[in-house]
Amino acid sequence: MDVARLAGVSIAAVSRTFTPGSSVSPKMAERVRKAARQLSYVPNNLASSLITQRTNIVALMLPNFVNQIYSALLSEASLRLEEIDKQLLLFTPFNDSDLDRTLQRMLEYQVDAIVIAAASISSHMAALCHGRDVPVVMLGRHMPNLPVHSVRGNAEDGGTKAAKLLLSGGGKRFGIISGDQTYMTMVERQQAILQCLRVTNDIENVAIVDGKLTYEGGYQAALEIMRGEDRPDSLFCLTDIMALGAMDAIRHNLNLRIPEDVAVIGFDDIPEAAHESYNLTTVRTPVRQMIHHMMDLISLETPQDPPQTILIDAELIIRSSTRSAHNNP
Amino acid sequence: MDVARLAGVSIAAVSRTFTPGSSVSPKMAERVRKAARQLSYVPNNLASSLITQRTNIVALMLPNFVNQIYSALLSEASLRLEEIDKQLLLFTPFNDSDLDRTLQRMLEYQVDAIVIAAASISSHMAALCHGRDVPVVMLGRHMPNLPVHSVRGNAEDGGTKAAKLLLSGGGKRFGIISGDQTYMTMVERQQAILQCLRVTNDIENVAIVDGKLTYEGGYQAALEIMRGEDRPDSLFCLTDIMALGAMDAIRHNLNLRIPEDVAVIGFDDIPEAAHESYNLTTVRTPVRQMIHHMMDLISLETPQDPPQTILIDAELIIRSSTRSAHNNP
DNA sequence: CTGAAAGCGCTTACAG
DNA sequence: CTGAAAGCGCTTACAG
Repeated sequence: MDVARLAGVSIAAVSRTFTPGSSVSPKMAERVRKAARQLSYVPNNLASSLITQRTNIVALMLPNFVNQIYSALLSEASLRLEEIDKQLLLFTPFNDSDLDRTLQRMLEYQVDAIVIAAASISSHMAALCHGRDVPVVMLGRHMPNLPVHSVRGNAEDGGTKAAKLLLSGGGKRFGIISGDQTYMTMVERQQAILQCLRVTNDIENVAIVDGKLTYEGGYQAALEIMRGEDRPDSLFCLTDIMALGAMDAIRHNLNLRIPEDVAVIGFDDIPEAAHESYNLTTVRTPVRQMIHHMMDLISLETPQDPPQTILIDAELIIRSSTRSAHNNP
Repeated sequence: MDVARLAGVSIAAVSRTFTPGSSVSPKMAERVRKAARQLSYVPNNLASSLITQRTNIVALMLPNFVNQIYSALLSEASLRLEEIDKQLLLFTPFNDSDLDRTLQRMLEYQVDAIVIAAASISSHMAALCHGRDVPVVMLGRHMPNLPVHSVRGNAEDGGTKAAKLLLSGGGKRFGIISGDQTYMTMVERQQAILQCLRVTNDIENVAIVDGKLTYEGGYQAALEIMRGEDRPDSLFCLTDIMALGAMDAIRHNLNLRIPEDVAVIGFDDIPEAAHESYNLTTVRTPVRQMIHHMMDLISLETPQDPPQTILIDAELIIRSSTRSAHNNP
């Protein structure tokens, strides 16, 4: 290598100079650094990774960016990883059939760990990753019996808390704007809500409409639900982004009041939920804590340990889109 | 390599099997594939990149995620790159002093190209990248005299169009909620607005308050501006996220009407701007087109070509937060 | 502390 | 079409 020649030392010496903790005399290190500066030398990570078996790259799979909650997860992960000089390699597969191919490509890049948000993993790929000692962390989804870690908010707890709140606010007629039922989180939130409603009241039918996990979808779903007969006085939106659409439809299109005419609760606590125009009561998705646990899991010294499942308690963020117990309509 | 041994062929043969376009007999390819399947073989990108000098990785530097516009840029870039089987390696430096170190790390990963959103690059690093044939494209910022490409919306044009709109809406007293003046985009937008106001009217003082580029900052800045004497009837917000905060402050804290009491215009056209609660008139940041050009620039066959500067015309998105010419207050 | 040498897992002329 | 060999830019025992 040119630097070694210019400095008149061995190749090993320049390698040691750029490897913290190696034994080099200050004199030699100085000589090497000077030569490196002259040649604008930049170490080649690929070559070193080939030997050390570490790339300091973590692969992250995200389904999309339309829901702010994914940006939040990405942002927090990126910040925390940057602190320990690791980088995020981003993958956004178009559809579920791409999943295996995407995972395969992650492995080709020799990433140190794989983080999967809101998607699944085949047992075949899970085994492959496990066999290669690449830890896999699922965010917001549990894959029982697979050798992958899992970190998520307790959707059941969240659904229950949401239902209890609307019930205590005097809710009698309920609607749910739901999302893609292939996401376990959606199913769990909905099940918990329904179960809680059934136990407490004897409710025969709850209007459930798919909100497509978007603002626009939430808007349309709210229109449909609220125009039906037996108009709900309480509306669950399985994600905040749909709740924002629903609130806008309720207020600006249907000219109803929130929470007087209808209480609205969401899930996630995206930044917009706190905007004064919405002031949405919601069940927070614990992004900070999830990423905190993710960080621990990907840096486990013993990757072959049994997979861990971490469940984080739901936190209710009460704002003004719901009624409190003592001011029922 | 194990696969070669199991298949009873040379190492070169398995390499060829996994390199599209190589000359391998179907028979041999089949034998190799079978062995690979048995061993769950995954090609090592690092090793091949070491030779081919291509990693298919593009580095992206983002300042933060609090402004949705960066998520939009990231999302669009990720999608477009995924289509051609390239990946995004993410870097979010904490502060400007990290910039050089961050760029250095990008080069260590041997990325094929570097994309920098809303940050700067030192002439030293620009020269280094150029010397190594790594194209650099700046998003939303122009670095004259440096060997880097630049793609941005025409901030001057945007500022002018915004000013003309508020002027034609009958604006007499103006306020500006500005942002970090180290971002050229902010400076350019503001200059264009001021210049246009000065030329058209003879306006002595325009209230200018820093909105910190956040919702909360915009909220506070609006309070300050609107409570001052000679309350503006027209408010420019240099980014949409600040405009949302300003609108909430104006409506819910000050109980004023938009646009009757005060017209509000933003910049960027983030998704929230279209929400019915806001319906914010804004100058769009042409994310799609910017990324489109970025894609062209990073895949130029001749990276040593003179740097290109692409300026995209501003597009006014007129919604209901501004007054039109024929219904002045 | 330092250097020569082997080797990480591939690709690519070069012969055949 | 196929294989042997050199080499990409590093790290890491192993001697000294």
